[in-house]
Amino acid sequence: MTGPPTTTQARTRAERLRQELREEIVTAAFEEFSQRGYHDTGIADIAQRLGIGHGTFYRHFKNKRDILDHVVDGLLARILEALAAENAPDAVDTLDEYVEQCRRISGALSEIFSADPRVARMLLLEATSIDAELTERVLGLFDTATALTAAYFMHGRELGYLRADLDVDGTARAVVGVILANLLQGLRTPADREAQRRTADAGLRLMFDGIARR
Amino acid sequence: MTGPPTTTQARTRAERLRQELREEIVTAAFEEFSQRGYHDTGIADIAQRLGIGHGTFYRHFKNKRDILDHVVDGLLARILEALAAENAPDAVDTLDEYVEQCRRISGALSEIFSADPRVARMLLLEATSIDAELTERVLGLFDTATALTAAYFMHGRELGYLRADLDVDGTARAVVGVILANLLQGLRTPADREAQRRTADAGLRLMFDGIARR
Amino acid sequence: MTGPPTTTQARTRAERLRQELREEIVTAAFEEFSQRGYHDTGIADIAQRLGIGHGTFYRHFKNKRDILDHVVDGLLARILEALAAENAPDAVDTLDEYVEQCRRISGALSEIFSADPRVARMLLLEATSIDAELTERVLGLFDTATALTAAYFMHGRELGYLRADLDVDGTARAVVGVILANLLQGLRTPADREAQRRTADAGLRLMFDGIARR
Amino acid sequence: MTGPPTTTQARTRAERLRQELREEIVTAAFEEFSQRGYHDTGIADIAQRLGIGHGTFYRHFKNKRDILDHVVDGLLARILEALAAENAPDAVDTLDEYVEQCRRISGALSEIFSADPRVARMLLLEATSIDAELTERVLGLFDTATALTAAYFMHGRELGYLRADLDVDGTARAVVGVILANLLQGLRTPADREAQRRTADAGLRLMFDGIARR
DNA sequence: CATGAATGAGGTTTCATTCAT
DNA sequence: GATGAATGAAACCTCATTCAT
Repeated sequence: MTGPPTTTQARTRAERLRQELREEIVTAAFEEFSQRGYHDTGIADIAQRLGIGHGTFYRHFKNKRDILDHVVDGLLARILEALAAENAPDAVDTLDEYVEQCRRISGALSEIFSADPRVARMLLLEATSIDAELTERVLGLFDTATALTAAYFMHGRELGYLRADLDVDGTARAVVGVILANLLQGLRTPADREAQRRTADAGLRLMFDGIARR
Repeated sequence: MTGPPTTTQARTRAERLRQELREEIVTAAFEEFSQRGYHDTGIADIAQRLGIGHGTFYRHFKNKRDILDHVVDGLLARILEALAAENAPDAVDTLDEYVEQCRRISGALSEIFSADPRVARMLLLEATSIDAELTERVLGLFDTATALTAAYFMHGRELGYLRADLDVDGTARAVVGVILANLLQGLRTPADREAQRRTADAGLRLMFDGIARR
Repeated sequence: MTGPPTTTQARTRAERLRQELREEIVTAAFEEFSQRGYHDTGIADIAQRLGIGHGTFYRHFKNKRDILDHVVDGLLARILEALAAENAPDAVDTLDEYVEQCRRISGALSEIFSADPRVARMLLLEATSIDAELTERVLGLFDTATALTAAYFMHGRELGYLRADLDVDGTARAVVGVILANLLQGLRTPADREAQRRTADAGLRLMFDGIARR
Repeated sequence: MTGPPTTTQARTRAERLRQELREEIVTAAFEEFSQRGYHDTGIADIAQRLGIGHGTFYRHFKNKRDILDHVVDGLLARILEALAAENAPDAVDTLDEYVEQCRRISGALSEIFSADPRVARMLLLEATSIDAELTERVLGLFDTATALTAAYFMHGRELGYLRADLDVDGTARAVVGVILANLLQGLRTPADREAQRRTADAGLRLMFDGIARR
């Protein structure tokens, strides 16, 4: 027994190795794309980074565009997972719980974006300039985040701990903008984790207190 | 009355035609770049759109990268102008005046971004994927906006109409995120001006009221 | 009266100015061609050197190739003149006179080639790589020199002051090679006039004494 | 018996094919360059001559200039080999031996230049008009020849079979000029081997007898 | 007549993709 | 299945030449 079977269990050893190589290629492509940019990266660069022939690449991915999809898919999946994890909108019933929830989500996103600035670079800068389809997919992430946020707001408004006149959709979009600000901050000063934390905190206080003196 | 002479007045007729063509090329390049993307646009595409020979392009711009700089410069200039116009931080002395100020800036930005969704597309999606220098220039715009916002916050905190414990820098960054949300909204649903207005309004209310019930 | 009329007398003032400009263009082209090379020189470079529009060039010369012909013609004419000047083969009747004649010709050529290393550069290096016709014309100069030399040899052999078994044609070609040696020397060390003089002297002694001890 | 392995023996079959193609490209480039001229030859011409795609060219040579270097290098190597082979200056101790030596070198050069007039055309006409570096390399060949000749003269002067007052360097340069004359002769009348032989012989007699009657 | 803006043929080079080994 | 040699479309850019002003 070598442990429990993973969901993407590969039966044969060959199958397993193949799967591993695929993932290594995706990783290598991510590294090259996020560093040199999609257009300045050649298939040969990716292959060379792995020490494989560049023809081998085409045994695993249809073409250059294909690998990009896989890179982006992986990143999107990680983010969606962080957004969704144990974060059902109706699991929160008070303002304090919601604040706590926001902190948790904020922390999870920080975990991803601050830990590796290349993620934001890849998604925001590179992936949005290839073609409409991919741009759509990345921007769709913001829609998803907006929808999730809106669901929380709706829930909170119904339970009464959020403003009754809250424009659920519009505010959700604005709040997602604050998340974006954090990503940009990570792009600009990758090393300054403190600035990123302060921006996140300021965003939370903005949400719950506004800026005006009371 | 033909109006006051423009600042870039050209004396001779040839000079004027030359200047006009330069500007037409910049416009055509903007249109192509924002639509097909920088990498998928050839110099020939730009020239064809104007009905000029592609060699003519090179009489006016050094190379493909050069025209991109001019396109971006023009857009950045328009935005900076909108941000800076009659908007000195210390011209505002009460919360109401500041809210009004914010509305005005928000409106001016809407004027630019909502009127032409290609501006945001060009700056956010295309210009950020060419090289580090240009990315820097575009992202620098956010720094400028952040600095301006921070100046307002500082002023408001001193005059007492903003929270005394306001994290000026962090909050400024978060608020610029709200502007970003508006840009994104314009990218996603260019035709839906109402959605854009609601996002902008929600952003303002977020700033001044937060979301929690009082 | 402003002096005696030149052979290429121009009647009108306009005609004269035109002629002067033509010559200036030829000179400028020579300077550019011999320095940057024919292919690396643009019509615009030549025009710029004179401070005229490059369209003007085409009012005076058919095309780029045309001006090259004129440059080369001018140089060839100067050289042929030096070779031919008061140097009729039958004006020499003794070995001493012939030696003297050779010295004079050698000196005249030095005057041209050593005074301006660009002449040799232009003729030997540039003009021989454009097309067959021009190469032919430059190499034809050597035929002319050979023919002239052969005439001297023939005359000397008949009058008895040269070897009776002299291979007139072959030797003439070899002797022209000695002249070539001088040109090369000028190309290699343009500043070292002394080396050029020694090469020339050595060539003469080679002709009249050979190298073997007597 | 398939003969001894060449020095550039390639182990694997792929290695060998690659090497062969490289050499074929060099040969094809030589043919095109010497015939149409460097500037009038496109990479496509070279590729077409071999029936390969023009992209293939760039798998083997960095750029157009690179292949020219290789072409010239090959020619220079052949000539230097001919000059140096079994031709040590101090292996000659009498005038007769030296004459014999000169005949041998002259013959070896004829072998190269008369056998293929394109060699002289390539080196003298084409290669000298590309840039300073390459011109330098070709003209350097004459320096080498001059130095070798000078070494012979020095040796002969010391041993007494050459004139005691011989200007070793100047004369060496003049003699190399005679070789040049032979090359030119080959360029002018490639088919007339007899004329080339006569020029060479005349050159030798010039060296050892001069032209004057004794 | 001088000018220089416009032109486009032509050339070099890159690189994603294919396919024989 | 891996490899990398071969391919050629496609892009950028230059510059000799024309011609309207």
